[in-house]
This record gives sequence, C-alpha cells and structure tokens, in this order.
Amino acid sequence: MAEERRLERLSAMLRRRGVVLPAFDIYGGVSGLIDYGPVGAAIRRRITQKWVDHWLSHGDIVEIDSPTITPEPVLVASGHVGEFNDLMTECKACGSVFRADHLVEHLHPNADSLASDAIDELLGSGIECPSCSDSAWTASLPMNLMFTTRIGAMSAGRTAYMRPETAQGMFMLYPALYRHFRQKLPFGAIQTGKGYRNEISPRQGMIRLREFNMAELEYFIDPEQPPTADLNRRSEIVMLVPDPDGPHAGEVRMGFGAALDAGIVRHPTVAWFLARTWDFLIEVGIDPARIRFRQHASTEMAHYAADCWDCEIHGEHGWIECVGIANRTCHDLESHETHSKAKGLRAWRQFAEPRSQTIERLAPNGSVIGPTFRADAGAVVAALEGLTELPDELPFDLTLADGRTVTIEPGMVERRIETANVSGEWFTPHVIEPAFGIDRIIWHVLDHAYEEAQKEGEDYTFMRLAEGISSVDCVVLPLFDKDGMPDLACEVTAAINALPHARAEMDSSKSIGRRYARADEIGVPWALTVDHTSLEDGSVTVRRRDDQVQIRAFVDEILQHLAAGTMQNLF
RNA sequence: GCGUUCAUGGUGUAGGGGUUAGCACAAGAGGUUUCCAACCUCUUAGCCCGGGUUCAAAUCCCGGUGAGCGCACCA
Repeated sequence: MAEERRLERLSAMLRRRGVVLPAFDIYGGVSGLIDYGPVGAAIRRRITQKWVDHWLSHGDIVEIDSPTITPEPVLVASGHVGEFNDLMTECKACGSVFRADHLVEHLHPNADSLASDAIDELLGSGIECPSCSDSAWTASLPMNLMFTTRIGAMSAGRTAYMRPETAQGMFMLYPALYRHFRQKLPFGAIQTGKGYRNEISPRQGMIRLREFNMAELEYFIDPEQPPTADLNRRSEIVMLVPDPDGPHAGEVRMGFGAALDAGIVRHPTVAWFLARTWDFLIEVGIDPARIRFRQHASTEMAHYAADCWDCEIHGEHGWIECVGIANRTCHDLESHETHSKAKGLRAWRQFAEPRSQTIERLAPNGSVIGPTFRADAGAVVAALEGLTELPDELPFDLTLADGRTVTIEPGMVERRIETANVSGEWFTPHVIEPAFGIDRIIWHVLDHAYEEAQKEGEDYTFMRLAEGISSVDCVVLPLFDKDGMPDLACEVTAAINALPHARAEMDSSKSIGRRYARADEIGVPWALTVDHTSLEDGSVTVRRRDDQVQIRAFVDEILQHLAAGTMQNLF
C-alpha cells in the first residue's frame, strides 16, 4: 500500500468505525470540534483513567474537579486576560500579522491600553510594515483566544471565560489541598477535563482543537527542598533537544539521570516528571522511538514559566507537542495572593533549629505620635516599622511612603532591642506542572498502533493497541449463527461484562474471518470463538490479535485471566 | 486570517448542462460454510449548504461551511 496516503486511510477508518468524527457533521461541521464515537469514547475514557491511576499511585497526589466556567478576575491574575487580549493587525500588502500596539508604541506612552479605534487611527498615520514597508493596515482586532461568557443575566452578569487550562482550578483549591495534606509539602493535585481555546485556525485533525481534553498535574514543592528521585536506576535512553540558546544546544540521547547530572535538565523534580511522563506514554502504547523531550528556548517560554520542556511525539503530522512540563515557580500562587488578597496561599517551612533573632526597633509611642501627626499618624507608624536602618540619634527625618518627610523627636519613639525565637517561615510554594493534551496523545496512540499489512495478498489493517486501551477487551464470536452457539456466546459475553473492568462484545454477522478482521481493525486484542466443541465441554478458542495464534481454553480460566490482565499467560 | 487544491451512499471512487448518477468495499436479510475480509440471492444508502445564470444545475458562476497543503497565528 502506498505509504503517502496513510493519513487519509487512517482518518477514513477512524470515521468509518466510529472512533473520531467531525462534530455537528449533519449541519456542515465546525472546524476544531470533534466527536468521539462509540469506539473512540471508550478508548478516551480508558486512557484518561490510566492517566489518573498513574499519578494517584504516587500517594501524595489527589484528584480534584473544578468548573470550566471561570470568573474574569481569576484569569486576570493568571495573566491569561492581559497577555492575550492583544490587538492584532495585518498588512494589506504582504499579509504579515503584527501586534498593533507594538507598531504604534513610539507614538503613545501606553499603547497596549488603547482601544481598537484609537489604535486604528494611529496606524492610519503612516506606520510602515516592518516586512514590506507598505502602510495599509486592516482594522485591528482583539486576539483573545478565550471564549467569553457571562455569569448571571443581563447587566447584572459578570464577565467570565471558558477555562483555557484546568490548572487554575488546582490553584484555587490550594488552601484545601494544604489542609488535606496536613500542611506538608510536597503534594500534588490532578484534574482531567475540557479546556477551551478559540483558535484562529484549527488544523491537523485532532491536533489543534477549540475544545479539548486536558489532564494536568500541579505539584507543589518547597523550592529549597525540591523532591528528587533516583533516576540513575532507570535504564531507558531518550532523545533530548536542549535549549538551542543554551550550552547544550543540539540533540542528545541519554538517560534521565544523566541529563540531570549534566545540567541539561535544570531541576530534579522536573527531571522526575519527565521520566514519569515517559512511563505513562509507554504504558498507553506510544512508540518509544518516536518520543523526544524538547526544552523551550527562553524566547518561546510561556509567560508564567521559568523553565519548560515539551514532550513531543512523532506521527503523521510530524513532531507534535503532547505534554508540557513547566516549572511555573511561585508565579500563580503569588499572583493570586496579590489579586485576591487571600491569605493561605503559602506553606510553612520549619527551621531545623529555631533561630534566635535579635531585632532593634523604634517602637512608636502612640500617645505622642497620634496627637502630633493626627491624620498622618498611621503613615508615620508604618514608616517607622518599615525602617531597615535605624538612625543613631534623635531627632531624625523620617521619609513617609508618599515621599513627605516628618521629624521624629525623642519621646515619640522608644528604642527597643527585642529577641524572638523564630521556628520557621512562610513562603510561597513552587509548582511543577506536567500538562497533557489527551486528544493529541490519543491521536498518536492510534497513529502508532495503526498498521497496514498484507494478509494472503490482501490489504489488512491492525490496530495494535496496548491491552486495556482498546474499546473492548474481547469479542465473542459464535462460529455459526445456529446450533445454540449464539446462546453460549451470549452467556460468555455476559460473564465477561460482569467482571469489574473487562468489556466484551458479541459479533455473529458474516464469516468468521471477516469478524476477526473487524476486531483487528479497531484494536480488540482477544477473540473468543464458540464452536461445536464449546457446546460439548465449555471450552472456546482464544485468538491473539497480534499474531493470530489460537489456543483452546475454558471460560472460567479466561475470566480469571481477563480480570487479572494476564491473558498472555494462556499462550 | 491570506493564498491554493478539493467536496458524489458508511468508506474509497467514476462521471458530468437534460443520465433509471456507475463501480468497489462496508452494512442489513436469507442461503451456504467445521476458524481468518470466500461464495450466491435480495436490500438499504449519495451529488456539502445558500444564492445566481439557464427552458433545465449534481454539473457553470458567486458566496458560505468543511477538509488537505503553504504562509501567518498556536499562551
């Protein structure tokens, strides 16, 4: 089969078999929105569940769930509103797109606060296109990639957005998480769910969607004691593409431990999550040879990230970012603390030994300062408390916060030397965030599993999905649609479906070979065939998808192996 | 958003100003068959949407929507 048409054949199969389809298709479809059909939705649920289990197994990570509708102030604090409300304009001559405020910043001191009308006026004053020197601009348009909505009716409504990431939900719950974990770092919270970005130009099937499935972990740590794991016990060699502007530019192959030791991965916890990301991707069936980790250059770093790695997977669309692992430092919690004025977005760091601190201060004498400065007394007291260097003698001139100066006379203050035992301090935890694009991962799972083969001269396709990922675990096939075989097949199907995590479907239409082919195409790993012998002794044949080898086994032992995930042991 | 190619049953395609719109595969019913897309009979099902030109549009023109590719964008 011609290799160059593989993408079309794969996409056609996904539509035909109800894996992934265009959404709202009977109304013409909407770009960037997709449906998961019966097969795809089952695969998605199982992959998502594996992701949840993967992180919950750490023991210090819990799952939460937050609203998708998010009030505006949250996203102002996170930076999503301010950073991405930029007005864009396009050169009519060459088609280049620019941030409108950047083009006119020499004409206005605060260009990024201008409305589009004002910007357009400035643009019309003869601003030249940086790439072609023409000066004809389209009307500037805001390019906020968030979907807007309102909470509440009419003018009483508050502006809100559909969340562009699930992460803010974890930050909102930080105080509850801190309590849940009995005030001890490190700990993490995960959330899976929908995220929304009103992409200008969705492309490439399920790679850039307007509504997509995300799965994010926020792991809160003490930056002075970052959690480490022994990565040198791991044996895999992975492809790394370090920061092109840094000392390790280029492409290297090494283990996670070696990369950390070499300073390529700069943070031990980030390195640990790179490794755990690798584990997950392997578990769901991504080809290890087509995974690489790429470090962001400082120029492409997200506005909140201090260091960032993309995990990219290679498929029909080239190398695609499927996971972002960012060290967001204290950016989010600190910003939410400032904007919301909430306490409780910090953690307590106990010193190994209490520190005895001796502080010399000028204690204000309220009964003198009050009557003397009256309305300014508060500011004077604040300025006194804020002094970092105490004057040697009185009187002295004290500068207030607003710049004015007052004279402090003896009697207004009392010089005190205070000793306090300090047993610890409050600090804002840092956050390491692995963020997974579930749809992109599913695409690559399907891409890597899809195999076009030949079978007796005929084209034949397999989905070599990992066990536990396929939409059902096995199909049950009555060899003939008569003689009681369908009844027995029904019983076997029901018995399997009664197991907690196993799924079976029965298929009795058309020839046995065709039914095997149908199951192979959507990746069902096992086929149980009920034949005449089954009617006599209750045994069935078990066919393994990956090599079409068959053995005979009794239903009871098959049930045990399906429940335990050890079907391979039958062979 | 710009440029470009394209849009025919579930899938892949042929055709094309007046046609019963053809084919293959898939699917459904029946027959046959002792385990890998076999065979026979029958059946279901299609010209993306909206305007225009024309006696007549699925076909030509314009617009929209969707898909692919290139440029731009992609926190």
